[in-house]
Amino acid sequence: MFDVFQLYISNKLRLSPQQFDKLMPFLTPRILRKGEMLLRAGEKCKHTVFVEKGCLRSYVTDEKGKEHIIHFAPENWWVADQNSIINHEPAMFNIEALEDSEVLLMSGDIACKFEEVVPGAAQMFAALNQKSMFAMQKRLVNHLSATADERYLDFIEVYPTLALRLPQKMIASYIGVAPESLSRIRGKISVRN
Amino acid sequence: MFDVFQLYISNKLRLSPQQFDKLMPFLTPRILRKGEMLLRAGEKCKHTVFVEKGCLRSYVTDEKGKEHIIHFAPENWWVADQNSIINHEPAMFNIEALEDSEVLLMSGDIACKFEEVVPGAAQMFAALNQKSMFAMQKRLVNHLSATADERYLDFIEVYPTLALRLPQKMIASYIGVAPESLSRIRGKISVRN
DNA sequence: CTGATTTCTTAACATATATCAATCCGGAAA
DNA sequence: TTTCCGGATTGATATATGTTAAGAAATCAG
Repeated sequence: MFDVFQLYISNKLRLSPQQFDKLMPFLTPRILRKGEMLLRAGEKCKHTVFVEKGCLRSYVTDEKGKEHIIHFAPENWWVADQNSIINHEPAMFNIEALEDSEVLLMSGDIACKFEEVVPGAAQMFAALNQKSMFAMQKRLVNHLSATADERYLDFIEVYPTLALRLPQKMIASYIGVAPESLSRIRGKISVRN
Repeated sequence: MFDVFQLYISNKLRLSPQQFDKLMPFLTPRILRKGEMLLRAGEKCKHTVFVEKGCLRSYVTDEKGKEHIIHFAPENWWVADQNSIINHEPAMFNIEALEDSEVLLMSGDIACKFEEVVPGAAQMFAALNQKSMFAMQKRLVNHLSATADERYLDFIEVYPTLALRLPQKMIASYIGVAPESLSRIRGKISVRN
């Protein structure tokens, strides 16, 4: 059940199986059906989620009722509304399973909890945040500077596997265009080849 | 010379003047003239910068030659290309003084350095990153969901003082519209009042 | 103060993308 | 199989914003 996570975290932190066992108490496995919601905006986010199998998305719904995808979280990704967890504020995001999925739930400030059991864990989480920040910056720049075509090509270059397994409308929502526009973009591109 | 920073950091970390003195060796003051560059994309970013006076911006230049502002850094803000510092990669950003400014430069991984002298410092930097991440997420959502008008109104609401002191073209670059468009938007808004 | 840059405004026009609407397609359920 | 339904495509049209260009206003240097 924890195979994927054990492999992931043991690599990152160079843990022995014995050390990994000490983390087990923090982990609650959960199975999600496609379409199931793990968090709704406005609720308090209680868990940091690690995805072992399947794929989730976090997204917001704006005042006009449109959904905008913040992250996709396939295998080996983390997803949560960190601000909600840390500052005990209502969540800004929704989190939903896009496929039947298997996840691990961890409560509270896991960077601290892990650190107590495995020194160096806090630093790993800091590095993760750092990477995530960098990715976010690049995404913002991408939005500020690239056309819809370019954003789509970028997406399939950066996430080739996701591009195949996700519905197009999800990708459209991620790159910030209407599904109809993405369809046209794809048409244009395939003609060129 | 270090007044502003001392006030800032002593509050955040609850430092005595004696403890603050231990941080002094890490600080290099520097005066910047308006227009002066502190970092160019492609170089290695060597310093984390704290702004005591004035205002800087970090920005990227895209392939089409357009500039896109990532952050404004007025008094009491930090600015750097963190990815470049931590991973020793070439910087993605440029950093430039928008006004005559006074800054403090700090080399290397200051979260670690500070932590050695003042326990709890690393956590403060982690919290800063966290906040910065949250702000970035909101900005991305803003871009995905709001029109140019709304983004401008948002900006003057969130940064009322910056809105007054910065040239409009800088604000236009930050919210991601052409300067001409921002001018029109402002016209439209002022007619309404 | 004066001339020279730079920034801001305004207008006409171009373009990318959204919106609305009508199929079309493919897989899930009966 | 047949039915049904969400997703994808395609076309016609609307709209926001960019682009280009010119002049007005403000700022800066000598």
